[in-house]
Amino acid sequence: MASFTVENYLKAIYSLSRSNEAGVSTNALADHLGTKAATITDMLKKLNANGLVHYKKYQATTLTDKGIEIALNIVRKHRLWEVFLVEKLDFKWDEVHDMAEELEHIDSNELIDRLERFLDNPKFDPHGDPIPDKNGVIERRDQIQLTELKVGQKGYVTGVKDSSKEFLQYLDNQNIELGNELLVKDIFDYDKSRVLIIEGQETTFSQQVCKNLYVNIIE
Amino acid sequence: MASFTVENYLKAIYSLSRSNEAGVSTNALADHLGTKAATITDMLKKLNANGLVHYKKYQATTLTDKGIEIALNIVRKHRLWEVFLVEKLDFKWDEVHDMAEELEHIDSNELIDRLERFLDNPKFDPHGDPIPDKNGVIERRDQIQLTELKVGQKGYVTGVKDSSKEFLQYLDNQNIELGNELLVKDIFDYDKSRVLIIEGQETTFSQQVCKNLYVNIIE
DNA sequence: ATATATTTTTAGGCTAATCTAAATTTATAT
DNA sequence: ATATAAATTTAGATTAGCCTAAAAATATAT
Repeated sequence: MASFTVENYLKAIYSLSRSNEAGVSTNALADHLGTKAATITDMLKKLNANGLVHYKKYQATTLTDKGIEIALNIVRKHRLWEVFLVEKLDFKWDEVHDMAEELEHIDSNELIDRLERFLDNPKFDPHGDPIPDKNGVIERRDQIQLTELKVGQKGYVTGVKDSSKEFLQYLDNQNIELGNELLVKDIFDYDKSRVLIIEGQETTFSQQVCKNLYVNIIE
Repeated sequence: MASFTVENYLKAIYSLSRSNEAGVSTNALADHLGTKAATITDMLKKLNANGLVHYKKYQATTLTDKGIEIALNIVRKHRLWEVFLVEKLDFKWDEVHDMAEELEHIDSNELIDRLERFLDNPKFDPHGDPIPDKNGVIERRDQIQLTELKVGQKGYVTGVKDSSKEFLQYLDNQNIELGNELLVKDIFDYDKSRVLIIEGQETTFSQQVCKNLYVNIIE
């Protein structure tokens, strides 16, 4: 069984690989995990020896199939526990990350499968991220960043790209939540900020905020 | 914050202290924790230095108030998670121990308080063990071992002294569960085994089994 | 009361995961 | 094309938690 630490490395590599097809750099991992590059190098050698990553000196690292499998199972557990915390224990979406970081390492697939059933087989976590099924299959969703909507187009909010406490609390303050319907009323050339009608309310969001909101277009 | 390991040591000392007022021996701890005596000695010195135990060379060890507080919180978490696993995820009472051993170390009192509320403030876990409240207060219960009932006396099952998988499964096979009413019909002098009427059924239990069942007398 | 057995501690080592500092390799800018 | 900067790796150390083997203290039996 992979240690707590190994699981975190695999999850980090998986997560960083989303935005970087070619693989993950040592420094990026060090940043993400809050450790030093030298530590990462050591661990990558070990993970490589154990068949969990493809690692070659000075080159970007990728997960092996076995590595992906473990990473996806951690992601699955993380997201299901987040649903539990929000749906059953009434935590807010900005409060659950740290607890889920711990809960995701509880070692029982039977437990997580039962939790899934108890939660009525949710497909997405409280931030709109998809929950891999027990075989690691993730439901594809054709969501786009809000910045891709043109003036006059409508959509509804499906998720957040940035799940930081700060961003989530900002959204709370603006009364934005998943499922909200919106219309792009105007885009300012100057700073690319948007005037939006969200659930009937007119609001202005910076480009940065719009980049971090995922939406589905309503035709 | 106490490490995973430290929490387990404190819990072990707490648990062994139940049956041994004077304190806990190094060897008893080593046995209980599956480590070697030398390891225990090292750790006891460290716990002593941190004000969590009273330790003097070659003498029985006891918890300090701070040690007790941490131990009780772990016990509280363990038992609440067990209730969750049985009540909400439909695990059986013999299946939940190992998972609860992991879950008890999740570091959030807010989480555990909410879990408690979600579970409707249970006072006992699936094995009949009392759940400490958030201040570490345990509800007293005047349960006795079944061996203390005399012929003709009635009681109902309130808990088990031995929570091993083996014993719990034995009870399952005999259709015994918490709350069952019973009457002591006869006690054999020879081996101290008992003939009982449990929920209308006549059964014979060895002395060992009876010692490991807690009951409340029905007057 | 003393020899023997048991328990506990000490001494010295190991491993996983981390670090710093220095060396090496790769990338970048003129 | 080469100097400089940035990224990565190596070397050597540290810490927590564990080990074995030997020494020391305590308990037990006659």
